[in-house]
Amino acid sequence: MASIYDIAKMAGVSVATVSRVINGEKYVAPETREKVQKILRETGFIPNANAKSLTKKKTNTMAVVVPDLTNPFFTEIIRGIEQQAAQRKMAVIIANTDEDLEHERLAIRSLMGRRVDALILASAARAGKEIRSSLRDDIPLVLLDRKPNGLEADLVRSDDRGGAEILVDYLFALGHRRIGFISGKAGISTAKNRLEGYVAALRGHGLEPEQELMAPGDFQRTGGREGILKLLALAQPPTAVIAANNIEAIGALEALREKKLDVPGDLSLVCFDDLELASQVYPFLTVAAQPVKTMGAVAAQLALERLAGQSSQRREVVMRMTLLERRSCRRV
Amino acid sequence: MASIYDIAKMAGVSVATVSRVINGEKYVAPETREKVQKILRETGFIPNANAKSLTKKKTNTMAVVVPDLTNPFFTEIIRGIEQQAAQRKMAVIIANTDEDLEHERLAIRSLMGRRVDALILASAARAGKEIRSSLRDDIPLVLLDRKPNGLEADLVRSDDRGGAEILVDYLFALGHRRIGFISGKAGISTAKNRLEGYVAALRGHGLEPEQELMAPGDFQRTGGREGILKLLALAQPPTAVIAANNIEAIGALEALREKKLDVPGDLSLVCFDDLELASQVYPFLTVAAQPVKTMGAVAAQLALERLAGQSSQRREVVMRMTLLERRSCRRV
DNA sequence: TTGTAGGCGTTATCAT
DNA sequence: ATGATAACGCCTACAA
Repeated sequence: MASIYDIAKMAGVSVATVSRVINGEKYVAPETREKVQKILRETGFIPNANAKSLTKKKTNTMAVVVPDLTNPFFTEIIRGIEQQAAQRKMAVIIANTDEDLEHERLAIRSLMGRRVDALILASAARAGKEIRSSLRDDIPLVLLDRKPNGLEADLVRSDDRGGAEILVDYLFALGHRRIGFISGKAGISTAKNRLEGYVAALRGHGLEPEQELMAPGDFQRTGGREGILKLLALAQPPTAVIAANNIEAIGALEALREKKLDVPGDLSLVCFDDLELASQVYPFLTVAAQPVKTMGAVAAQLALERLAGQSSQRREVVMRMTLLERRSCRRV
Repeated sequence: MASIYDIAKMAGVSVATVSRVINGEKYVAPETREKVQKILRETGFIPNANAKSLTKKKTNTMAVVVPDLTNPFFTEIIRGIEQQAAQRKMAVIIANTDEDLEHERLAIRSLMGRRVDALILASAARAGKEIRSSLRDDIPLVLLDRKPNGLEADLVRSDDRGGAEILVDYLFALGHRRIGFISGKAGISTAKNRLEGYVAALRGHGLEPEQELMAPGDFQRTGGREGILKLLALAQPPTAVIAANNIEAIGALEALREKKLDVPGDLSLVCFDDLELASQVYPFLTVAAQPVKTMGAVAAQLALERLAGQSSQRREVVMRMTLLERRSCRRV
């Protein structure tokens, strides 16, 4: 509750001087500086950053909004962002939306109200218009992993189609011909691209994609569970399944275990995105992994560059996926 | 960059009226309200929350500081906090310190500067004095999981000694008599309590605790790796090992795998804290788990109650741990 | 019902 | 080198 006025009074100087001392500016006599710093220390004074941002018109803060904070894919990305930000002495503030559009709107509004300097967003929205009114267009926006339709901004993502191909190719090579796909959240770019990649890859191998082999999903556990059950219920179920992300794969595994079905014994299973910790405990799930930490770092850099006023046009950086072969598939 | 002044001008009213409309106050004529709201919508105006906090002297924000955002233990806790906060329309802002004291100081300072209304802290500090100067003592502080020495504040933690007993009892019942322990970060209360519980439990079974069976750790992967190696190098290595948290257990598993040692074949391994996702992929590690989501919710409630001015004295809520028996141990 | 003006805690511009 | 003082964007008496 103390302000620099209180400090000024105690030190017998003006607020301007206190401000100068706090910000380490020159043009303040050594003795004065000493005197003020002493009081600053004694009182444990912490300047009000909100007031400061009012006059400075910047907050030295960069915000990250992710749809699922329990997904290691996103937490690793965040670490990449934090490292970059720390180098520029910027604070990072993180918000979680639980893959819920309304949550996301609230979070973004809140952050915009706080006047963060930049926003890195992995959106739960399908279209830009769903969130545009919550956004301010005068600060750098970097889209992460997903591109809502019609929202033009810098974008850092992975080559989802390529990743799908990698997975299909792998399964095909193992002899699988009926390959199921549990899709991601409907309307999300990442989900669409992965599905398209899957379809294209099948065709590339002379296989005709079948509608019944593509189950809907939501990038969450429930989707994985329901998806796998749907596929299993088919008259002619697949011998291998691709889940559109790691969390869905976990949901699928749960359901399979409940049905006493073995992976890869009864069914081969792969997915997009690695599970950092889990794969250390038990290197089991074969996945198409993205360079997560790097993605975060790149996203942060794009944001910072725009902040610095460099760069003009929209940029899109696409990362390559890598197949991490483990033990969740078998040859048929 | 627009302010309520701009809106006021466009609407042909005063700033006071605009403010009233924005905050949904009564005493503004329906037509005026309409008129202003129209402009608000058209311009996509988002009020500056920092300016607002200046006069309101509150930010409707609650901060959470955790040492490891990649640890599901903390992310689950965060979800518990978020749910409570959302109910009271409070925003949650999350900061990660990577178990580093200096990071933590910076994070806390930054949050205090932002004048968050309350702070929930899982600290990397051993003693309160290491961070006290970064703290403001006029806002509610709730300690989570760990209690820095000499820092008096509300506390939500688990019964670490009890948890250690559960694990030792379990291993003892399986016939283990040489039980190793990889400790947590030195000086952290949680680490101390778990170690003490281990020692006490051993004694309870008539076993004399041996110094060489207790390896130092850091709650991180490295600690787990080095700890397990140290224990394995003993003239008479343990037949079972307890890791002070989940992440250390993962580090230990990595090292074991590199040495081609099998769990539980060559060694039994258990730890504190569950690995939510991993345990779904492969229910392998036997653990003493805490009711994470609840812990978060309780922490948030304590903070909110204090904010509401209720409650006076310091409170400490201790949660019970539960043994989740899986397949990482064998009978000897 | 609406408007005016002062204050919230900083920084920045001028003086001195 | 230091100090007054006017912003910054909002809220809140108080007046009208």
